[in-house]
Amino acid sequence: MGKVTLKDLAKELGVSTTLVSRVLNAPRREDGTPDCDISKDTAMKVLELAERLDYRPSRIAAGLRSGKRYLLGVITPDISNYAFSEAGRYIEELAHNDGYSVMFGSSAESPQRMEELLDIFAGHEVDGIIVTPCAGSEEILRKIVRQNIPLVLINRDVPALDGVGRVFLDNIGSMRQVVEHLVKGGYRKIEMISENMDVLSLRDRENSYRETMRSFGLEPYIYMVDSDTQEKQTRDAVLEAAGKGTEALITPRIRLSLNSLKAIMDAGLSIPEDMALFCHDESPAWTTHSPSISYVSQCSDQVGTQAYHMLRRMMGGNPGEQILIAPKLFFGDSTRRK
Amino acid sequence: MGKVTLKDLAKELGVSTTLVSRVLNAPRREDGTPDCDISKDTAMKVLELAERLDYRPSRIAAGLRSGKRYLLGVITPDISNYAFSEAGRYIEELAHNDGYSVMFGSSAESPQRMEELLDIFAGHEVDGIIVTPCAGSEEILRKIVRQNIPLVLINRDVPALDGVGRVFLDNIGSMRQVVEHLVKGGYRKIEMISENMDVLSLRDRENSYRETMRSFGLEPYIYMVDSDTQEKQTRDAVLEAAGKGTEALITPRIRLSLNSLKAIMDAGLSIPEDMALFCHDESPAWTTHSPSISYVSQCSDQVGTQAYHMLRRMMGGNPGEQILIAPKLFFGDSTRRK
DNA sequence: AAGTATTACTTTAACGATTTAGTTTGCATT
DNA sequence: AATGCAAACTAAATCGTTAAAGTAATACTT
Repeated sequence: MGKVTLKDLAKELGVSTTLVSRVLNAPRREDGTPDCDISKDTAMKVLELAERLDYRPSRIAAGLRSGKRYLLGVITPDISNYAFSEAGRYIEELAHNDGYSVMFGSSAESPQRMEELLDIFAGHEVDGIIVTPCAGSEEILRKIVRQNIPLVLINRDVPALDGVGRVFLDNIGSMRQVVEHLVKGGYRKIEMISENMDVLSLRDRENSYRETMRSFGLEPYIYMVDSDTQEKQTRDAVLEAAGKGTEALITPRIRLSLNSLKAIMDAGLSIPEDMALFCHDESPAWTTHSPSISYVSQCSDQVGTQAYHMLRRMMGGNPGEQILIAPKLFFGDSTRRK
Repeated sequence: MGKVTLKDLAKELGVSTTLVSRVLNAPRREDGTPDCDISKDTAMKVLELAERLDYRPSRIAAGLRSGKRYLLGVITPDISNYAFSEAGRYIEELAHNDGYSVMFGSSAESPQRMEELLDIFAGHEVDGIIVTPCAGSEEILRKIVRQNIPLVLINRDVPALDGVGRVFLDNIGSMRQVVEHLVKGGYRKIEMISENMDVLSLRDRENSYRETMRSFGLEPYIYMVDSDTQEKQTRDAVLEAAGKGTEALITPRIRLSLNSLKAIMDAGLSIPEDMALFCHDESPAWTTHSPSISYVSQCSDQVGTQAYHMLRRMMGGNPGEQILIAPKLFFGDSTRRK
């Protein structure tokens, strides 16, 4: 029993495939009958047969002919990262409600893999793509733009790229608020553990930390750890900071945050007495932890929602814009006033 | 500047589209030249032009003609749930390496939404589907099986469904081990907070808890909470349990686990002295928590990997089988020996 | 030298829908 | 009775590719 096609329906009813297609694609009137150039009688017969035979139009064939794909692509470094999967969830939900399907891919921070994914998505002729770029992906993304595929960047910027939409968290604002909160809370020796990763949002957070510290007349200090040996280096950095009498630690990325917290706990340091901790990025661990951990939410729901709407606007011919999402800070007990 | 097609290449070179298609689809020899029925000279010219014009075959057209889609569908209740997104990540990675793309969809526990997603995926003529079924989706899934689309269920079973593959955690074994661990640790008054949700894996965990308790001559007790008012009811259950002198609490699902932990902390109870806690399902919160939380890992990596391989076998014509993943338990300080 | 293989192509027909441009029929109009 | 027009349909082209079958030219056999 092969797939049921339009032709099968048409033959069975003794009508043309055109008629069947017309009926099935017609908008429905209030009474449920299709609003088209076909008699109600015939139209209802078509609908009934289609239902009875479980007919499903081939989107592939329909898409080829009509040029309409109803397909979007989403690429993130790692879908299992909460911030990305949450944004993905919102995108998928909105897309579904508009009749679009979503293909997902993980770049695993590899530009080569990203290129493969983009090639495949473009090959599927997706109507638009939402990407969290990884380091080294500029040229690859430019190719997508050249092919006039609407493209929205989320979470991370690639500044030299024209003709794309952008939705980011205001990383400069968020880090400024973090430092301000700590300083107001009486902390002075505030340090950061960051990661050697070629990603602009991280640089923004570092620079904002540095500038805000200096604006208070305080000296910034950043430990840099390598992505591949992060866990051990983070541990070392925490111990070094503790030895130096650092009062508060800021971690600008989820993995750094989780690893730092673990290192602090393992070292037997108490939070916030021995060391205060302000984390960037969301985790279910923060609020259940005791003491609760102060953190900056990435507002992935808003990022996803705004990115989707911007993509749809771009698919409608509008130019890409940039949207900055206002950060939401959660002040927990890990940065209680000194 | 429209899309570049095979015809464009063919016209430019003065050859037939067939020739171009042959060259581009031919497997490459060691020296990089295409291994086909075409002279090296012509073949290289084709490759160069394709490269120069950024030619990308339309997968839609190719798929329509060849019947090969290289497309899989994955449906889970919620991609932003860690267990699902991690399984998704493994599936996507393996699929990508085999040249398949993955469409994701969230059912949000709604059978209607699931039906829409399955209709769309089937309309895209995906080569296979991996699903975490939601309550009430039996008939919908049966339709997919009837259409001979290879289908693998993960995480949750729908027992009356024939001809599908299955990959689940051994929920009966995991809960038995949890109870055994608690009993060996000296706990006697062990209770469970579970959820009124029509899902078999949850029933399995409950029954296994009950049976294992009875096998030790202990009386099981389960608080049932409703999915929509879970947070408040969980809080009430925790307080009631504390009032009754319950020594240990088991939570068989991630949201129940997180909410229970929060309720316990908020109530100012100390773990495990006032109440021990053993959680089912993984969370980054567990290991960073102090004390660390005992939990059952869902082994999403294995679920994803095995499901993918089973789907591929089924796509190759093999019948579906059932695989039970051996649970991995992490014994933390939240269930320290009494 | 005739027949057979081999190489390097081309032609044509799909795949399953949509779309454009008709065609046929019946009915009202003048 | 001829004309116009709306209603209800159909034929054929097309989207971009692949697959099956065929052809022409050259090279190899015996």
